[in-house]
Amino acid sequence: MSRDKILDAAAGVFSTKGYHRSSMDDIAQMAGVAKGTLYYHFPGKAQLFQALITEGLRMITGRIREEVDRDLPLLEQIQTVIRLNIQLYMDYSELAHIFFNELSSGIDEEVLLALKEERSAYIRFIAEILEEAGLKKMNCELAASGLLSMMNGFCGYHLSHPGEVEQEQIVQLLYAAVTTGLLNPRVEMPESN
Amino acid sequence: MSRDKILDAAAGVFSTKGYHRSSMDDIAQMAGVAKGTLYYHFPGKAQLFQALITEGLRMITGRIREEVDRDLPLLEQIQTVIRLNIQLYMDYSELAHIFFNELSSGIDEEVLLALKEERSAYIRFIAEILEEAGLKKMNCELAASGLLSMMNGFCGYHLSHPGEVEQEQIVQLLYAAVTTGLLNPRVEMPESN
Amino acid sequence: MSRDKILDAAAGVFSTKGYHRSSMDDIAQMAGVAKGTLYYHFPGKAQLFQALITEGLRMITGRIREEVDRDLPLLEQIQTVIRLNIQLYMDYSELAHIFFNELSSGIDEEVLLALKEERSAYIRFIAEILEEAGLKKMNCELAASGLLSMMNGFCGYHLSHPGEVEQEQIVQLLYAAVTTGLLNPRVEMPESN
Amino acid sequence: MSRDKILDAAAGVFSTKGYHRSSMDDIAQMAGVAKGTLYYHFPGKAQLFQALITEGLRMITGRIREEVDRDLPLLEQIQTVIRLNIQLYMDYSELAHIFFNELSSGIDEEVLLALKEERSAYIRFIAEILEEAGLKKMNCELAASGLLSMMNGFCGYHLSHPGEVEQEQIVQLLYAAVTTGLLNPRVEMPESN
DNA sequence: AATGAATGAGCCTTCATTCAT
DNA sequence: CATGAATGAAGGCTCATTCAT
Repeated sequence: MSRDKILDAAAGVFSTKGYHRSSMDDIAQMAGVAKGTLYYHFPGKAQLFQALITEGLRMITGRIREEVDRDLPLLEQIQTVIRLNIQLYMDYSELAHIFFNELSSGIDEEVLLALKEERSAYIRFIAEILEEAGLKKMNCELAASGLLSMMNGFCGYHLSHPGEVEQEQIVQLLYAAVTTGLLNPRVEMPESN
Repeated sequence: MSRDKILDAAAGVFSTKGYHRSSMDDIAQMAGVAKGTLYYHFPGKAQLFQALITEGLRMITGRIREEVDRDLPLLEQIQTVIRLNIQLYMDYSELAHIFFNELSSGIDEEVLLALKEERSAYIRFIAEILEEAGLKKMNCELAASGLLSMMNGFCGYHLSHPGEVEQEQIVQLLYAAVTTGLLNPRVEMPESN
Repeated sequence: MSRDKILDAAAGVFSTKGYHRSSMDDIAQMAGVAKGTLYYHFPGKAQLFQALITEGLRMITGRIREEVDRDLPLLEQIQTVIRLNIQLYMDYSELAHIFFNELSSGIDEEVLLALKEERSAYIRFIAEILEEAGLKKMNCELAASGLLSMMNGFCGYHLSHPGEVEQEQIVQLLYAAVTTGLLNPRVEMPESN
Repeated sequence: MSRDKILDAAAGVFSTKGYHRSSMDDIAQMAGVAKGTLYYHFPGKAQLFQALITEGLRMITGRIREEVDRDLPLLEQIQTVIRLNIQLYMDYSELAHIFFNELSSGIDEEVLLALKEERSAYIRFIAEILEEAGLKKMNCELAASGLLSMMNGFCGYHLSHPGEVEQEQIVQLLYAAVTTGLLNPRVEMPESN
């Protein structure tokens, strides 16, 4: 009960202020619990953040897996993964931003490593899908890493230039980066669902 | 005199510890000056960081501009830009990491905006080159943004998986993302210099 | 049932960590009961500690009384008391250390007074034995207080310099302090049992 | 300037409340400086305490050494050391109490070790004087350790039973413990200065 | 131009204790 | 009898910044 309230509050606060600007006071207040309660449920700030990411990621990978398991044609599958990733990024944009960009400075070293491993696992997860989809001959993890970063860049641009591009454009451009090159995005896309 | 010592020290400290973990004490000590001296030359930590980035960026854009102005064929120009960017990223990897990823959390709001604008300017700078190179019909800034992010991702992967991929592979893969799609990196590349 | 488990656990935890470093969580966990249970049996941390000391002391004074009641010659009686005290100190050294040294800092004032009274009672108990043994003309409580402190010092030294002195040496030195002076420990001792 | 104000304040606060009950806030307020100032001059609470003890001890050993160097007859020298020790204990009784009794629980491990070493050094210092005074055949450190502990006990008793014994009595009793045994304190003392 | 002592708001964390069940 | 989730006061510490010199 409290635990969930705290995680919800933490999501909001971390999203709004970023990891460092967020204080345990903020989160406790937002959650409507005493500060001590945070420490009853989580060993510390870093671990609270970690729990948030881990549990969020579990949900996200679950949803992506679902789509992928529907056994679509390869290219379509890739496109689906891209579209879903972008959708989820937009839904949790601030948290996603932290997850992709801010895993570095002042976070507890141990937790930081775990979180980076989590990110690596996510990259491998995407890499596997790419692999199944036909990128046999290359370093799929490297490709996935680049792909997710590019998504991160696109979405960041999208968010900081509101109204300039549509989400669907981003999907297509990302798809183009995989299939035809950014220079040649004119190919017909597989039907979007 | 002092100012340069400080900037050098700041580069080292920020590179090693990231923005937040770096303290003004650290920098002053590393520079061999008193802490007050930092505030004589810079209004605050954020502005010191900003100066570091700004002056570094001026140097970097200068070097890229030089290459570009040699009037190479378009595709070759793109490849040159990519190769140069990656080279510079690797040379100043920690600072580059901060510049691309960490511009968010606890930095002074005003400076943060300026820094983001600086990043935007850099993106526009790359976008212009892409534009000259033939991407007439699309949102070149968006593309440049994605391209730089992907570079950031590749380089990050490269740095955290030492020995697994070579720098040149990254150049080619990035080039492929622009020209043929990550799925089809087998095309002959223009001669590398 | 629970109460005993708690006291046992408390003895272990307090012994190992000292009063302040020991937390109620530690004790509850070690005892295998919930934290609330501690407060069911004892009003608070201080009182739990007090119970531990009080009950331990009852046992100890009992054992000493037994020996003393065997009606030995006076000097022999003193020696017996010394030997027994040292033996008990060594058996419960950490608790003894707390009892003799640490009764001060952050313990609940009321309990602290009770505990100090308990210590005074113990000193009086020893003083009485000294008195029966012949120290008619002097302040026996003062002497007992010094004697126990010296024992505390010897035992502390013994424990922190393992292998350097034997327990029996301590007994003899303490006996000398009472009978002949530390400078002249060469007198024949009464037979040890 | 500030440093001295802090040390003075710390002496007062630690003396009154003991190590654990004393907070850095207390000390800062008492010293009339901001809390941060404490941390400018000392790395932390433990080290502030350590500085206090160390510098106090230096003064004390200096004063004792002075007396001892006056080359008195052996027994008189011992008595002088005893009298001086007791005088100093009384002058700084709370600090002395902490130094002799409370070096254990929640103090920073590293500092604790240093402080214990400091105490050991003081014991050795006293031991050397005993040695020069004729205790050739025995473990002088052990004896010194016991002697100081007994002094601690006497003084503690003296302080908690005001008016019951005079300071000079304590000196004589302690002297007796060294020379004739507690049981026989009736010997004529060397002239007190 | 440079210094460095002093500041103080802000932060994370600990832990004895309470209380509804 | 026993539980364990929740509390909140208290404490140690960090660090960017200021200012008199």
